[in-house]
Amino acid sequence: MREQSDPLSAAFAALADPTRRAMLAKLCEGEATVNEIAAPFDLSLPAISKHLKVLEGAGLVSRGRNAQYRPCRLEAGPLKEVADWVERYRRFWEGSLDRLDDYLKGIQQKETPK
Amino acid sequence: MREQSDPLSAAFAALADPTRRAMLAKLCEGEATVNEIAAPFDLSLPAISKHLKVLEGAGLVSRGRNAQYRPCRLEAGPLKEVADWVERYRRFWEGSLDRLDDYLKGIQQKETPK
DNA sequence: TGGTTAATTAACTAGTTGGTTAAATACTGA
DNA sequence: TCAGTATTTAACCAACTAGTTAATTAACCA
Repeated sequence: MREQSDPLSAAFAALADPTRRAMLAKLCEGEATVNEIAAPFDLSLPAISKHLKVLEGAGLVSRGRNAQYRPCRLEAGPLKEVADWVERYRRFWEGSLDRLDDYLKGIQQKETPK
Repeated sequence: MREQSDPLSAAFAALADPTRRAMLAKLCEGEATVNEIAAPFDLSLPAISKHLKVLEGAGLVSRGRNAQYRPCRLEAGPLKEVADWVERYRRFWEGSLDRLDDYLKGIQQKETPK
């Protein structure tokens, strides 16, 4: 049996699908019903429903109840966890930029000696 | 056949596993061989090898060749893409802008029923 | 050369994912 | 109460994932 996944893993897994990322982007505009969310996609409604369930399971979406509608809203908490996690690696992608900067500075100094 | 995944999806998918995230954390210290990477885990070497292949496929790890060793190195490029993607959502976990948006949208729905 | 170490590939398995269609549920509104 | 709309559940399927053990490849060293 598989180990149940921690919140951060669930968030990353939920974000690993472009359909789900597009759904989150749509929810940036505000609450939306399942049909509104489904509209841009060439997918059956049950497929959309499953994607929403994944997002909900990762805590990225919450849902209300309004008549027969189940309005979805963005919940950004897990995104903060993702941002915090990835932030610890910033120096590794900025480091190379720094080295590039140094390199360019060196070139510049050589080419425009004072 | 399934559509081949875009780079951002590949990065998120690779990060959606705590074993692989721990491997990246280890590689922060510098290059490491497969055996060194495998040491902390209660997993067979082929399992580790597969995880590394996933990380490599996502561009998060690159590998060299040194005698019979295949040293692995952290490549943070895709992490920058992840950081850039998630950054667009910062306002949703930092401020109350999202709640204001929803409030306004709710008002609007009530005032303009279908 | 042959033995040892490092790592990957092969073959297999169980469980998960992402999609489908058809049926069911839940609520609205006449 | 009944038709319509919104959404989920059920049942199914193919592909993928994450693990295993056993075999293989590649390089070192004595």
